[in-house]
Amino acid sequence: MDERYVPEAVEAKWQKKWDEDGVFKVNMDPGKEKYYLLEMFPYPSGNIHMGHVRNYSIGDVVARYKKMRGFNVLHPMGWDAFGMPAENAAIANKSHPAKWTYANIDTMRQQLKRLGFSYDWDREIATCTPDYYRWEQWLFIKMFERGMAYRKESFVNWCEPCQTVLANEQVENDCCWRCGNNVRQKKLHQWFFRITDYAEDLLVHCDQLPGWPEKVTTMQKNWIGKSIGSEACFAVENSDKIISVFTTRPDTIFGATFMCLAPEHPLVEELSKGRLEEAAVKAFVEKISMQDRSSKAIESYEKEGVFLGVYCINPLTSARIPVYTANFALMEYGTGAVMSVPAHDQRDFDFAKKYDLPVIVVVKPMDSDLDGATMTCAYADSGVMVNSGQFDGLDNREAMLKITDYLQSKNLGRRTVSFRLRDWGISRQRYWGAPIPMIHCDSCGAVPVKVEDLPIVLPEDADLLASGGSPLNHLDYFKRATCPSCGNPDARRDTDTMDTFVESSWYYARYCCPDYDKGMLDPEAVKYWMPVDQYIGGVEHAILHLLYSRYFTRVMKDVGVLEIKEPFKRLLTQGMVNKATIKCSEHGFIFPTDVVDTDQGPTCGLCGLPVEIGRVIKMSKSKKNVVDPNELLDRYGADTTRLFCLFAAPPEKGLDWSDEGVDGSFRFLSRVWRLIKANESALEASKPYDGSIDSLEGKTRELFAKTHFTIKKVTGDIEDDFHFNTAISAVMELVNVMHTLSYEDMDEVRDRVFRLSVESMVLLLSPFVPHFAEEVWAMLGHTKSILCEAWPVHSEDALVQNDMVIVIQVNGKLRGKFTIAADSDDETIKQRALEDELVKKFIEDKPIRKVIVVKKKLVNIVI
RNA sequence: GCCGAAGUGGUGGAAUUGGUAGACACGCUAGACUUAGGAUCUAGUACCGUGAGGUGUGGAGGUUCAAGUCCUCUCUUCGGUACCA
Repeated sequence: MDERYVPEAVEAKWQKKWDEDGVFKVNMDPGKEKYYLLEMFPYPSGNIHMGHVRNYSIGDVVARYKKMRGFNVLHPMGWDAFGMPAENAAIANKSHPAKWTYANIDTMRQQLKRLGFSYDWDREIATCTPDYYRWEQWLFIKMFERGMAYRKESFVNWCEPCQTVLANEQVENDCCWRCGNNVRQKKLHQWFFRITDYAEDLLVHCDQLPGWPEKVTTMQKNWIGKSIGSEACFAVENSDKIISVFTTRPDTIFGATFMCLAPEHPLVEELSKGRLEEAAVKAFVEKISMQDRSSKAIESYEKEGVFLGVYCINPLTSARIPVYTANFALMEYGTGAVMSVPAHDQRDFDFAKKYDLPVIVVVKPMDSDLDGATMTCAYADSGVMVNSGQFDGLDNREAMLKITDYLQSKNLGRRTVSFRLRDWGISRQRYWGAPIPMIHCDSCGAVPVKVEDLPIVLPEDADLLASGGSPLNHLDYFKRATCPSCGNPDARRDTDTMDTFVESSWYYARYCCPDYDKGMLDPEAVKYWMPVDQYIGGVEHAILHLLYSRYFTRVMKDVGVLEIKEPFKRLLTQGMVNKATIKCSEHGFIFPTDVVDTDQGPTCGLCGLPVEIGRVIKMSKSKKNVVDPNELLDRYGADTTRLFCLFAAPPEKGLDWSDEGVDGSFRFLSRVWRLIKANESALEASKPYDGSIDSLEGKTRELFAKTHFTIKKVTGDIEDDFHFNTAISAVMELVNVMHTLSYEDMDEVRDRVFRLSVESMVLLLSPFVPHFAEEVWAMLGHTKSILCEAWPVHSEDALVQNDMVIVIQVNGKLRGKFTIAADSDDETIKQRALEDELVKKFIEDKPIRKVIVVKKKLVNIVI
């Protein structure tokens, strides 16, 4: 056998063996405790990138570790296969999205297999197969029947020249990314899921997910955004119309000096009609409809609006206040109307200054006065009520309740709750998605397809470039349908497809029973396997995907196919893998390796132009900065690649990718390899030491203690917070100790302790570098796969220390240290510290004010 | 804008959660050795200073015997922002 470590042969050999022995296949086993480990499935974009390698390496460590701990581990993999990039690629390559997608899946599956992950490939799912999405269509019908899915009008980004709907990502500075023309908002009938019905439940349970990172539940809570407040009615002057507003500050209604309606608010057109202002209002609404409608864009525009020409009446002061339409009022939040109180809201204040509207103070600080005319910013804190009639003098928080009660008694308002969360719009005017199983009939309205007619299979021959919205809309044979309710032969099939987030909202449950054909989920299988014990994926999914999945689990429970309502018991959010790039005016983002240092500073290696300092950006296909792991795999093999990914940083941290240091991981494995090769005969001849630490001394004792310490450290790092980087460095330290020992003459006891250390070390390493570990395990004479071995257990006795090192500080600064028996009392330690020569030098003749002794750590002398 | 994070040597990171800042690696420097390899081994490596010593965890304050860790303010970067997945 080769004396050097050559990964290629080793890895191929073990992958083949695992495959032949079917070691990763799992079945329900009621006698065994289950562990469901899931990593977020990838979108088949073409190639695995380092983000995937990192994510799946993390998961594989946990899966293999849990298996060694005796759990029945479910560890599946699949493909989030519907989506926009497939359509874009198909258009660019004049190909078909399915062809592109399946080819990518094949490539990526090969790459994952090459990395040696412990997946049960028999459970592989691709969401674009009718066997998968038929159950999604089935669920849609159940949801429709229960009123959980409904249709309403809402807006999409529309590019007139391209005659197509654009995703937010495809809109750049209000313009189409292809043709550059201005995008406008177009109103369409679309399907929505009533996620807001579950807002309260989703919110409450955020506090009952102890296995989730707090930052994620915090983000979800803020996203759901529950506000307790009041609804108040403002009558429109000379009209029977009422403008209803939601406010969290009913205490400030006396200070409301104008009203703002969202540009889409139905009253905007109605109230301005036939007035002098009509044209200006129309122009404003038109202008807004040409802007990006994403909330990030809306919030970044400068606040502006126009007067509608009408006034409404403040229900408390009876004052006439002007009605505006403004770009910061959102139709989706509250009632789409904002009562503006410039004295106590900064946004309203800015708007009032811009349009010269009055500022009336109604809440003032305890100890000072405010003047609306001279204020420079809004006062949003609590205080005492003023200018508020009978409520003057009250604490404003008390006034909130009293004013709401007063409005309610006059029938002008009520207490209410508002959520920031909006219903989930799932209609997409795209081809590559699951068809919505609905039929539109002139006499019956929207009617679901009969369940026995499912799946509604996505036709293969749609024209992706056909103008006018959904590609399926142009397929006459697909579109034509008979009404399932009345038999009308002229009904029309819904030609939109579902948001791809729908597929990823329930795939985790389907892995329990991927081939089940009697229903969406096999009740027995989901009862055994669900919930997912550990879910692992990128932080970028902290809100949407994870919230939708929590929602869908509740829906599946209410529909009766699941018994639980939280899908993921523990969650690990992995930091993103980014790539530092450098911007060249000619070549866009380039890699640092393409930069050449010259006397004039850094220049682009491709064109010689000077380049901007590097910036870290998210890896994405569109930015062409994806790091391809193939090169690493060719050069170092799977184990080194995996080891380095895990060693480079703790999983939750973002990682700015750099290959620097991969050599170190390879060298470490080679070092372990050599260690075993160099001591082959000693290892062969001995059994692992099974005695206690008491009969050991010197270096042997040290190694024994270090081994047990390492077992404890690695186990803790995996169990507690997945800090694999420190787990690996602990094993490296152990190997360093073994190396110094292995150069010495060995006796029988040493050989046995050495063998114990080597075996423990290989077992600890096996989840990280499984091929390497299998090979070494076999070299040590074992015939069973290392996966079937038990995880090592440390002994506390081995960790007891006789001595301890105490640090001496003078005024908090390190001045010396000494070693003393571990059972010394505080007084002994203190005296020993004060006698220290170095310390005496620092104390000189200054009086000692205080001496602090910290158990087993340090003495601080304050002078 | 809003919500959530993160800032520690030349680099990735560590620090028993308020108690020795820089573990483990990468890189670099010097040396040794050899069957010249993807070598390996030994020593050194935060900064300033010849030295005693001093300074150091994005920045500015504060609490404490003691702060990378706690508090206040601030800067920068990253993620999400509902049709990218």
